[in-house]
Order: sequence, then C-alpha cells, then structure tokens
Amino acid sequence: MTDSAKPGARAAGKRRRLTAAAAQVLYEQGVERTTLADIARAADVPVGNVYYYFKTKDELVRAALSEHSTHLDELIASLEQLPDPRDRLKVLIEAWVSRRDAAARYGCPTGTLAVELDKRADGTLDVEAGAVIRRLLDWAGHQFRALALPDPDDLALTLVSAYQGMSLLANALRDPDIMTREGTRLLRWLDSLKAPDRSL
Amino acid sequence: MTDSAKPGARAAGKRRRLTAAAAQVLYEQGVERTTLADIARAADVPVGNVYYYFKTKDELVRAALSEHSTHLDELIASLEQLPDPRDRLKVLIEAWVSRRDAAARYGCPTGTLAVELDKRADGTLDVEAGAVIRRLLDWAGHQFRALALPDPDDLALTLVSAYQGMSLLANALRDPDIMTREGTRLLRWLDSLKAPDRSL
Amino acid sequence: MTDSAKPGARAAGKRRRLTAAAAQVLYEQGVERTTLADIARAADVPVGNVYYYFKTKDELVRAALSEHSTHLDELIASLEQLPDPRDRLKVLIEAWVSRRDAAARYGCPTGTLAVELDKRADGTLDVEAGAVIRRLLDWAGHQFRALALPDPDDLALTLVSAYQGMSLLANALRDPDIMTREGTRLLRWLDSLKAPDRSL
Amino acid sequence: MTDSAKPGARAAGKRRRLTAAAAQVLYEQGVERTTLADIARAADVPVGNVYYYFKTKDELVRAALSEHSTHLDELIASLEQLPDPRDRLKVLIEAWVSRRDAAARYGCPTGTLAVELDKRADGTLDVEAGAVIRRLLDWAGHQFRALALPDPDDLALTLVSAYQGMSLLANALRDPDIMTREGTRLLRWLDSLKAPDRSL
DNA sequence: TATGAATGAGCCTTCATTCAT
DNA sequence: CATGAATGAAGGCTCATTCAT
Repeated sequence: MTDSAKPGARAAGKRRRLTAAAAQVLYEQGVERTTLADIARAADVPVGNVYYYFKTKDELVRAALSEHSTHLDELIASLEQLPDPRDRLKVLIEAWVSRRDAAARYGCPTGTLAVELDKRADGTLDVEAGAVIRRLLDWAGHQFRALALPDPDDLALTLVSAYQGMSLLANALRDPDIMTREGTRLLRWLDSLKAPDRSL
Repeated sequence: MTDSAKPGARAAGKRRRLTAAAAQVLYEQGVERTTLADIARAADVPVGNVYYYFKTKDELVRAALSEHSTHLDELIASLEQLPDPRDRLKVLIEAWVSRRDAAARYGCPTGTLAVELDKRADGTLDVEAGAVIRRLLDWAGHQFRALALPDPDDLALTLVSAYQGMSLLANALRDPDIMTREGTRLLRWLDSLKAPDRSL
Repeated sequence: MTDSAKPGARAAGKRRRLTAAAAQVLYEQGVERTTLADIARAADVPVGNVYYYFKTKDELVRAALSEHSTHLDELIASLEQLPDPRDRLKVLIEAWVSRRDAAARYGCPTGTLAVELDKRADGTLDVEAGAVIRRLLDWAGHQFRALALPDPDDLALTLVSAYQGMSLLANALRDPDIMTREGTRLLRWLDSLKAPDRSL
Repeated sequence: MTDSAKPGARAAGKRRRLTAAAAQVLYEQGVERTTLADIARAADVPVGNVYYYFKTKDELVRAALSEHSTHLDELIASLEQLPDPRDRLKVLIEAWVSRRDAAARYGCPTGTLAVELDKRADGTLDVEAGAVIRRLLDWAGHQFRALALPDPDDLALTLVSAYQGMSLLANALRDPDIMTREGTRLLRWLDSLKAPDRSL
C-alpha cells in the first residue's frame, strides 16, 4: 500500500497544504481580504473540502498562526546550536535582515497578523498571535539572562520591539533598506552590552 | 442666526463628524471590519447621506488618515513651543506613554492603519499612510540634527521604530505596561546621546 | 425691468434648458442610464431645483419626447415649403441621411426612446413615443395621398419603417454608411413610384 | 440514476434555465429594468446562486444574447432545408410575421437589445448584439447572391432593415398588423426581384 | 472522505425624491 | 422660487458556511 493510498496520509497531506497555504496567503493578503477560496486554490484543494479539515475560517487562521509559531520554533532550535547566547541573538538579527524584501512587502508575518486580529471582537485569536510574540520575547529574555545582563526582560522587549518596529516601517515605507539600517544598529547595540559595566 | 443654523455650517459639521467618526471607528475596528453603517452610526448620520460627503469608502479612509495626520501636526506644533529639541523629543515620548491604554487596546492609529492598508491591492491609500509616518520620521530627524548628533536620520528611524514596535507589542500582548517600560528606556537613551561620541 | 428680472422669464428659461438637456442626454444615454443629476448638470440647473419644474423623472422624459415632437413639427413645416410632395419626401430622406453620424452613434431619437419606453410597465410614456412616430407616419401618408398613389398608408409605413430600420442597423453596427446606402435606395424607390403604373 | 439526479446534469440544467430566463426576461423588460432577482425568480434559482453560474449581470446579458443567436442559427438551419434561396427568404419573412404579437409587445429580441446596449458605456456587449444582426445580414446576402441578384448585400440590408423597422413600429404603435402589412409587401418585393433587371 | 453546488446574510453604492431654509 | 442637503429603498455582488451525493 503506497502512501498516497492511505487515506490518513492523504488527509494529513491536505491539511498540511492547507495550513501552509493559509500561512502564506494570509500573510500576503491579510485575514479580511483573503477568502477561503483563495486559500483552497493556493493549496490545490477543492473549496468544499476545506471544511472537512477546518470547521471555520478562524480555525484556518489559527492553523496559520501555529505554522508561524512552528517556524519560530525551528528558527530558535537552529539558533540554539550556537553555544554563545550573544551569537544566537546576532544570527537572529541577521535572519531578520535577510528577509528584508518580504518585510518591506508584507511586514512581519506574526506582527501584521497580530495587528489585524487585535481589531476583532472575537478575542481568542489575537491572544494566540500574542502568544507567538511572547514566545520570542521569552526566548530572547533567556539569552540575555544567560549573558548575565541586568533586566534581561527589558532588553528582550527592546529587541523584539525594535524588530516589530523596523518591520512595520519597512513595510509602510516599502523600503527594505530600513531593515538593513536598523539591523546594523541592533548588532552594534548587542555588542555594546556588557555585564559588568552597567550601573543599574 | 446662529452658526449651527447655517446650512453650510451644518454640512461642515456633518463632514467633520463623519471624519472624526471614521478616524475613531477605523482605528478601533480596522478598515475591513468597519462598515459604512458603523461610521454613519457613530457620526449619527443616515447611511445614505454619507455618500453626499464621501463618494466611496476609500475616501472616508483617506479622511481618517488625514485626521490622524492633522493630530500629528498639532502634536508637533505644540512640541515646537519647547526651545530644546531634546525636550521636544522627550515630551513626545511622554505623550506616547500617556496613551498607553489606547495603544494596548488598539495599537498606534497610523501604524495599524498602515499595516492594514499595505495588504490591499489598491496601492494609493497605503502610500498616504506611509506619508504620515514619514512626516514623523522627518521631524524627528530634524530634532536630532538640531542637536548636532551624528546620523540624525538613523536616530530618527530608531526612535520611530521603537515607538511602532512598542505600540505593536503593547497591543498584541494587551499590556500598557510595555509602553511605560520602553518609554522609560527611550528617555534614558535620549539623555545618553552626546554630540561628540554616540553610544547607542 | 429686464428680462432676467422677470421671474416668469427666468423660469421659462430654466424649463427650456431642462427640456433641451433632457432631450439630448436621454437620447445619448438612454432613459435608465441617465440620472436626474445628469440632466440638471447638462442644463446647468441645481438638482434640487429640477423638481420645481418637473415633478418626476417621467415628466422630464415626457418633456424630452415633446421636444423631439417639436423638432419633427419644425422639420415638417420646413418641408411643406416645398410645393411637390415627392420633393418633400426626398428632402426628408436627405435630412435623415445627413444625420447619419448621430444615427450610427445613438440611433433615431424617437425610435430608441420608443424601444426603451415600451419595456416599461408604466404604459403612458410609451404611448406618447408612439404618437410621435404616428405623427410622422400620418404626414408621410398625406404626401403619398397627395401624389395620388394607391395605398398611401402602406407606402408611409414602408418609408418610416425603412427609416427606423436603417437607423437601428446603423446604430447596432456603428456604421453611418448604412444610412447612405439605404437612403440612396429610398430615393430611387420614391422616384420609381408612378400613380398610373401601379396595378393594385 | 436518472439524469436529473446527476449533479452535473442539475448544474447544467440550472445554467440552461438561467440562460433561458435571462433571454426571456431581458427581452420583455429590457436590461436596465431587469434585476438579477427577476431573472433568478423566473429561473427558480436562489439569487445568491446565480453568481455561481454567471459572475456578473453582464455575463447573463451575454448569455441571453447568445441564446438569441442560437435561435437565429436554428432558424437559419431550418431554412436551409429548402432548396430555393428565394423560398428560404420568404419563409423567413413568414416566420417574422408569425411572431407579430410578440413583436408588437416587445419588439425584435435582438434589435431592442442592441438599441439598449448601444446606450451603454461598456462597449463590449453592444458589439456582440451587432454581431447577431450581422449574422442575419450576411446570411441574407448569401441568399440574394445565390439568386444571382445584383448588389446582394444592399438587398440584404434592405430586407433586414425592413424587419427591424417594422418590428420597431409594431412595438411602438402596439399594432401587430404592421407586421402583417409590411410582411406582405416584403413577400411581393421578393417575388418582383429578377436577376437581369432589378426594380425595387 | 470528497466535491460541486447551494444558500442567505450583508456590504457598498446609486438615485429618485423630499425637505429646510 | 432656489438650493444644498437628506433620506431610504433597492441593486449588484461577495463570501463563509452548508448540503447532497
């Protein structure tokens, strides 16, 4: 029995494709401007069939969100291969800058999604979007803590905040250069942080 | 005959009310989730009458955008009363922090609008949203230049970026405290900037 | 007291302008696609003021119709300057052909109006459109009768029918040449009609 | 499993019904005065469902137009069963006359549609309406050519023109008799046409 | 499970007509 | 008489969701 003959496998394949398509299309077009048909088409799944895998559009948004969350997990996992927390953070910044063109075109996937979902009355999805951002925040906090820097959570907040801010500006001004400029500054800032030197 | 009895005055009044309502409601609910009826209701204007003042929904969005732009102009004008550019920037930051609750609930008016408009195929409105942000960027650049600091435009980028970032995070995490924490850091950062030698 | 100071005179002027504008615009755009605002604009009369002269849109259509009727009357009056009925008919045909460009673009004013009004449930206006056409039919019948030709009403029907047909085809195919070709034939046909020669 | 139970068959059935209903209702009420709801009701299809088959109202008009075109094709096909081109044209005229009541009520389906569509800014549909008329014109031209008559295209123009004209007059005057009278004349005219010397 | 088709609520927009001044 | 503004009833169209097979 081949893989394609296993119903479960096929189903999982479709679910995967739908999730990936949702993540991509929702990122590019935004939640409100994306129809289920858009996602179905991108995933090459018949519209009527989508509902077998996802009961509502919101569930697809949720799936897209967890897809982004997974991407973040993978990124973090790869960063943790590096021994030095400072290096981890630097490579993270470099990863951000390397995606400058997408950022200039569509912004940060999680950030823009969070902005849009926060406008909704719903109030469940926005929490999940926040959770992804918090995950990044927490991880960054860990790194700063590992570096024995004071107020590691504030530093994390500053870092993630800068990332969201530069992504938003790059997007609003359609200028990928903004990512490069701010990225360079952040790297310099990271280097400048010394554990002993800080008075407060 | 009072002003409110003059038809022109009433008309202008309605247009004003519609613009203000649009700015408010679009900020709170987002463009896509806001119906014309929502705005009409908020402005206490019959739906059909809206089109007497604004030919399309996009024109209302444009009006809302220029309303935010005007608010920015007013803020800038009041800041320029202060003689010292550094003080101006500090008061600006304080103004941001003072709006922390709204930021935690809805984000930065211009920033969230820009994010949403950038997802649209249209491509006219998003430029206008970008223009408002650039206006702030330019003004901040002027202040840093007046302080004789090196790379004033980069400093402006950092400042505005930080503002957008902290607003987005405050909103995504529904935590006004984020505004306070980052605001405090920004104030310290401003104070640390010295003309001869700049350390982030 | 100047003319422009006489309210009646001014009013008549506006009514005239509205009627003329209605005739023109309704002819070019059709009844359903023409808004009152279109007509008001063409007549340079404020929209709200239209209703002082015409209670409803239908009344404006009626006015346009009677404008076309008047044009027909004037044409007929000028034709009757000619002593020979056959010459009258020939000049009539030449008048039709001379308007070939308008016909190719918009058809026959009365004919196209009649077609559109006949689709309406109303059932008063279409009768008036028919009356204009019947007026032409009757007049043509008179001429054929004056020429002592047998079955003058049938000849009139043939003539007017040919006119409407060629106008419609010229319009549908956007080809003014059709007016010329059929016009030429009609002139030859007129010449071929001999009182004695006809058997039935 | 009957045909009507096959989804595809049902779908095709609905599309057919919608097309037929569109052809009928648009013919009777005109394009502008017909709402999608009218057509949906006539086809016994829920309004929202119409858009599954036709993306816009214009597409429905197009479908109605091609329905009329098909009717013309069928008529022509049946006429070509006759060996003599002159007989074909005579039977065509008889077909026209036999529809005199519909003509008196609603005019010629294609002609009235062409008139209405020509008033539109669009400029795609009117061309299609013209094409149907040209099809008839071309076919008639072929018949006259087959009869070895001089200027066959002019004769075709005269014939089709006469048809459109008499339909319009019958409609405008609400008099089916007009179809009969002109039809009779056309038949006589056809008979009078001789290959060597042509007198109208 | 899969899928084309169905459904209905709701949105933006237009416009004839009316009103207040 | 004049006029800008007001009003509300549709109309075309979209789309999430459901259904029948």
